[in-house]
Amino acid sequence: MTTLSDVAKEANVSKMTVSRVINHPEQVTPELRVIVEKAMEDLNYHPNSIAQALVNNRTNVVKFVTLEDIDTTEPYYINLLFGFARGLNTKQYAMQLVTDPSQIEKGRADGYLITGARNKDYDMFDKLDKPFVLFGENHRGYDFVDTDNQTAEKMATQYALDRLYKRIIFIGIDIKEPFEYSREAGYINTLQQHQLIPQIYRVSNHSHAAQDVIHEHFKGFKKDTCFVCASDRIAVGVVRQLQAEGARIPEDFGVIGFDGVFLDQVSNPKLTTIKQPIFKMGEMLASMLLQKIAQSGSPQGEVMLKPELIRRETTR
Amino acid sequence: MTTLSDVAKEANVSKMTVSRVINHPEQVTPELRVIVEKAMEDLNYHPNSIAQALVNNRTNVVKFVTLEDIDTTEPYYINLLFGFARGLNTKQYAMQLVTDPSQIEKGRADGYLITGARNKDYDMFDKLDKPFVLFGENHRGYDFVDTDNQTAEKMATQYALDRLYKRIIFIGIDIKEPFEYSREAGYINTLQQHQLIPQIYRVSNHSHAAQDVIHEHFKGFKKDTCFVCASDRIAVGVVRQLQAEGARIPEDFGVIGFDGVFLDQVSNPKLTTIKQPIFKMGEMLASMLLQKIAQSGSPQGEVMLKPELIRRETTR
DNA sequence: TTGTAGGCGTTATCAG
DNA sequence: CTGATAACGCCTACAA
Repeated sequence: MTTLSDVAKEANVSKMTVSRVINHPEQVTPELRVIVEKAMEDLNYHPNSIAQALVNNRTNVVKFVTLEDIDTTEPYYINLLFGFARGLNTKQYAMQLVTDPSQIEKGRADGYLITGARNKDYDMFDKLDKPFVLFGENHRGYDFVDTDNQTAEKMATQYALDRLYKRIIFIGIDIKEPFEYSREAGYINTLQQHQLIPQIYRVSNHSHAAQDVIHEHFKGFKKDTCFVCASDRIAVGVVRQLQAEGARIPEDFGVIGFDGVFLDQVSNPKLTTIKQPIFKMGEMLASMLLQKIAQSGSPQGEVMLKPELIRRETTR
Repeated sequence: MTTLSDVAKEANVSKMTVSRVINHPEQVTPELRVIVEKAMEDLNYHPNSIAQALVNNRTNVVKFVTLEDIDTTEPYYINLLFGFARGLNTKQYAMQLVTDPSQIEKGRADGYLITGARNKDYDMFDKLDKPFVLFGENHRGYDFVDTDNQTAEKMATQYALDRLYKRIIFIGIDIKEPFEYSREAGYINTLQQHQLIPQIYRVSNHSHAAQDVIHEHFKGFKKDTCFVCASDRIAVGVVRQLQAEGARIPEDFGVIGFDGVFLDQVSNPKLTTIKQPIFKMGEMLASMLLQKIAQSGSPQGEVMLKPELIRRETTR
């Protein structure tokens, strides 16, 4: 591996000049800069991030903390992870995956990405001594990235109306968290604009729970109803039970999911769904976190990315 | 952060003695060792892995390389990743995720875990200058961890016979890779033991491809047939088309999947499947790779983990 | 068995 | 604007 010294020799300057060309190029005369850059090029020099980390008291490692149980969660974490990784790679950062909250501050890291945070988890955050960002909206002032949940369900609801479904029913997740409130708000607002009355069922985020609800209330559902669901899991359950009841999809009943990762592709018929730009969210989170680290913890704000409605086979 | 020096002062010894207590405890007298250990304890000392990395010319980072397209792959990678991460955490290692093969040697790492390798990829491996291990069986002498694919399909086939299905048909993946050959071999061997004639269809690893094959040949399938499938995706397609043809599962037709991650849980009826210990494989891969790094590249051999047959609703 | 000196590759600081 | 020096925290080699 070529080092700073090698480049310095090659360019006939001191190590410091080379270092400056890398970190503070404006402090070096253009002529010298060109020479040094050529030397770096010729020797294929890349700074040793470990040595940099040592002097800067950095680790070049961040932790990816998952507070949710990954087994029961949608497989979209893989996309978030790879997006996050892509973002980290630009700065030669690496990550450690942590599922046990007590392990967060164990070992060394420059910062944390925290996913799956619920209300009960927030107390812990203020005690963290390193910068962190959240995946998932919150209203406590913590930096985060999320889908624009409200707009997403507005899109879904409006689309259902455009397709001339007369009644729109929301099947939500029975959890008191901001993302769920936002999704419901998007649905409610859109209905109100059209002077329609919201009708909401809330179930645990499993397909069979959704099946149960459809089974129980099926007689009350009239034709031309569209179910706007807060997750693909729920949507899959709704579709399945509607089929079991002999209902025709999408002619008489529509179903719209939420997530757009994997499940929508293997279901039959294929789900119309709200697709979140998860990979991109991962990338955003990485750049946000790295920036926050570089700026010694300064706030990065909130980022809400626009989702996309994927039209497939469960809406007419 | 407390350093080696702090501990040394506290214990009234030199830094080296402390260092030795950590790395070569046998070279230190028991009495001193106790004193130093107490000092480390009192000061809550943890070695700075970055400084260690610098002197040892290590990075404490390994790369997780995915040569497969993660979008089209089973969501089991998430479990592999978390298992791998668990294994790395024991040694304070971090990882970088890489999907672009040309990026493998970019930046720094002490070694690589390579997944999704196909025949065409092997040429590249010999050029790698860092230790690596593979996820997925191969017969070229590279260290790997995988499910025992052959035993797995033996179990599946034998189980189908035990459940008194008279004909067992294998629906494989149309790919010329060791894992597929091993799965087929497990099936074929078991049939031959019972003097039955193997019948194999091969399709691309998508549910609709499996659907097509079932649709096309359905008339040729008699009652009491069990389909042993090389993946859950295929199994899901088989189930779906059998249902579409009006066949009764599991009474007249059985279906057994392979993978046991996620898909089997959301399908309806729930899949009987071969569950791979993926998390554990991830952990194994990590310890194997770390050991290989520690032993400067010495071979670690092949590890085939026993899978488990999960009996659910698609077999009688 | 224990300690001293030096160096890993980089950067901040201060002098020129 | 550029360079010499020291320091980050640890470990190897050698000396006592």
